[in-house]
Amino acid sequence: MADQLDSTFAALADPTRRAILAMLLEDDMAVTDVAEPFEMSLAAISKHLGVLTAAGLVSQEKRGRVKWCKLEPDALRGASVWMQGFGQMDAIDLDAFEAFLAKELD
Amino acid sequence: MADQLDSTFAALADPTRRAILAMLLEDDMAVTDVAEPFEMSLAAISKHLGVLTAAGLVSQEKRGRVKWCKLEPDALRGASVWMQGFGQMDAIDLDAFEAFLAKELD
DNA sequence: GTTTTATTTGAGTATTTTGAAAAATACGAG
DNA sequence: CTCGTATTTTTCAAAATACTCAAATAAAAC
Repeated sequence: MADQLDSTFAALADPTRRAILAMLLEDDMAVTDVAEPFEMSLAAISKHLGVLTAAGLVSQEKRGRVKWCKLEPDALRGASVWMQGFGQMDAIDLDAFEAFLAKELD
Repeated sequence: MADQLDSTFAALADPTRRAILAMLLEDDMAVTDVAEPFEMSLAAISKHLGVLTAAGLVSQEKRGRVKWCKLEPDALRGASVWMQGFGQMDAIDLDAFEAFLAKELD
């Protein structure tokens, strides 16, 4: 659980990766096409996609020699909910939220 | 803006720092009291608080020789709005939040 | 088969982050 | 002023990150 939030937030903490997610919002894309607008090498983008995939934010499916990358927006839900809890503390069950946060540490 | 999101997400990508935020949800606290429940050294916690403060998630006010740490939940707004671009979350979705808590607590 | 296209992997390097430990600073109390 | 408490800073080492380039793999195309 802690790992899930760790890897999600860490994946989002990089502008290249956020830009990739924004691109994938439009459409599924091949790795080469994802890399095209960036200055960076293809290998570097491939690694960024690996980080996003490890966090569950992107899934990759190989068809032929092309690997298609697909946004998995549901993976943002845990992190988004975690954050929104802070903005809404007066409106929710504080004890349950803190129990959750405490448990997350183990 | 990119910098702001970078530092916010990076700050959240650490379970110790998320636990600190959760503690500050209860009340403002002195650095020493923040550090108390952790195994880590006080200096390490002071640095974590520095990361959170640099990201704007916490503010620190020195009164006498004690520095009080205060949660700044509004600082999460930028990141929260960014996530909303992905459509996985309504602006306010307490039902999802509670469902998430229920699911993660068992 | 050989070549081309798509993508990953590994080696090497530079930078950043994390934490401990000890020294330094800041300030109230006696 | 001196002492003890609160907190930060510095120094140092280990681990993680983010690249590049070159080599390796995989599968289509010729």
